[in-house]
Amino acid sequence: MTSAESGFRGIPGSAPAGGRQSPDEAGATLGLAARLRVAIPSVADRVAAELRLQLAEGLLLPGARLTESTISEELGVSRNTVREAFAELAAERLVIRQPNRGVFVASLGPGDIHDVYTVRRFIEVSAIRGGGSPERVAAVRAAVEEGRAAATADDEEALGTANQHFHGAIVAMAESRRLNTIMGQVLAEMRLFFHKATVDAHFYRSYLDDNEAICEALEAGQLERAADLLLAYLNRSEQKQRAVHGD
Amino acid sequence: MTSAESGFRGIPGSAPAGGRQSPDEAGATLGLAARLRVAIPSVADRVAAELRLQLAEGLLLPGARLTESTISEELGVSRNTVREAFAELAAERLVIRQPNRGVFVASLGPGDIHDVYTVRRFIEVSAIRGGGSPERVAAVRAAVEEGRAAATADDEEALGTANQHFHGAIVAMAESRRLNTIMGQVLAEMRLFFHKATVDAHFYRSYLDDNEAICEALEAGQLERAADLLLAYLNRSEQKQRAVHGD
DNA sequence: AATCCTCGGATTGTTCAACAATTCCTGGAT
DNA sequence: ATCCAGGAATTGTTGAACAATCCGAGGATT
Repeated sequence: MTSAESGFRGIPGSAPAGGRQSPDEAGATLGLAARLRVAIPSVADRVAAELRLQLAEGLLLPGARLTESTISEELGVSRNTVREAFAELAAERLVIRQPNRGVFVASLGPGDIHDVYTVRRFIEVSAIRGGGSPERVAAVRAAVEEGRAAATADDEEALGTANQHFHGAIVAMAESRRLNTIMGQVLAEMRLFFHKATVDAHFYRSYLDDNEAICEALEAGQLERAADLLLAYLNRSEQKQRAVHGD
Repeated sequence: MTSAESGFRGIPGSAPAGGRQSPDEAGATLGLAARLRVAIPSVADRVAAELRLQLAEGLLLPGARLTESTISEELGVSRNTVREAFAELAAERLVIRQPNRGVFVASLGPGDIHDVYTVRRFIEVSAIRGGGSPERVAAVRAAVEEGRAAATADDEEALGTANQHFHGAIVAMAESRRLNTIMGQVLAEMRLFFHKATVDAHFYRSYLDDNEAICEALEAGQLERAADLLLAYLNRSEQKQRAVHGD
């Protein structure tokens, strides 16, 4: 039980996961063909994916310590490999490395909350102002409906992810790989930290109408109005979060 | 000469460098004091810093291959450590990791150019619209003057960095740690790839007046006008870059 | 009693050496 | 010219070792 067999509970072979998904597109200058392979993720990547998962599930709470040797044994991989995974997660701000002390699940201070929302305001509002193709707008609509369904099903967890999908879909309208990954990281950071806020049953639920209104404005081509609504939404959301947490 | 002594040419002890500079602010939940240490960067961090430097200087051209063993020997560090440094750089997109093939200096395809400028449009324009404290505005002005000085001194290299400082200062107005690092990464990415464009002596020079105009509008409190100017600037800049490079 | 010091134990940082897996190149054989 | 070995080179991963650092527990000092 100490070694390999038990490792990697959830990971189903596939999982190109979150991290780096494009070992491509630069091959023009050198290599030539073949880059169309399935790209099997390295062990370090899979470890990172597993930890990301546990982080998202709330199994690892902010401030918790991640010991190299423990994870190394639990997942049946080398300590060195765990170390590489940590580097990945640290780059995504999901984890913080304190030299000679260890890595800890990231936790946001009051300043960070404002910071995160600043990033969201900049990116999301700009994105919605630029509008998007019909398919992208449809994706936003789909996220709204997804939230509705989760609400009637009383599934708070699904409600949270639907909300994330909504905001992800808004940014996706910009058709920018970089913006998408940035937004993805910010959302992951938030989900990680605001997990305990999910306890409040009506927390996300109150956002359903906002999302609906924003989506309608978007579909009607009233981009400025949609932008205003979104901005107000983000400001209100920030206030709520700051009320719930420290500050 | 094969081992340690020759390693780390430029690095002067200090160098908190670019990577992670905040092993802090999360300690609230657990530890307590002491976090005010100088935070000596790990070897991996210093290796990453050194490579970042070589990248910025244009010593390593896009598409070039970075062999683990070579760098390991050149800098007198373990292969494993080099590996960790690579992870850092890969997270910053300065380098691309191709599984089982190696890491290569990143190079931007035509799509990436548009992508990078999209990010810049989103962030920089939003930032300028929000304005900033007098000190921040003064920093923007300082960057403009820095560019002027570099122009009269005929120092193309300094002209480029001054331009980066200008745009960095604009984003800095938002007072957001995350936006600053994002912008820093994007600028690093650009500098890396557009290095050869520096050859064109009048490339950056033509931007001096633009920067001046933007700065004036900013100082006059005409934020919308400043935003419009900046947007036009970015669009023009993108066109130029796409003209110079592939597409 | 409170503070300071020292000493272990535990964990991280880093190196080294090995081996499997993969890619790339070269040299025939067809 | 194409295709198919086979071998060199490089990456991916492991395991073990050691120095450096941090942390907590006693003990000594005032």
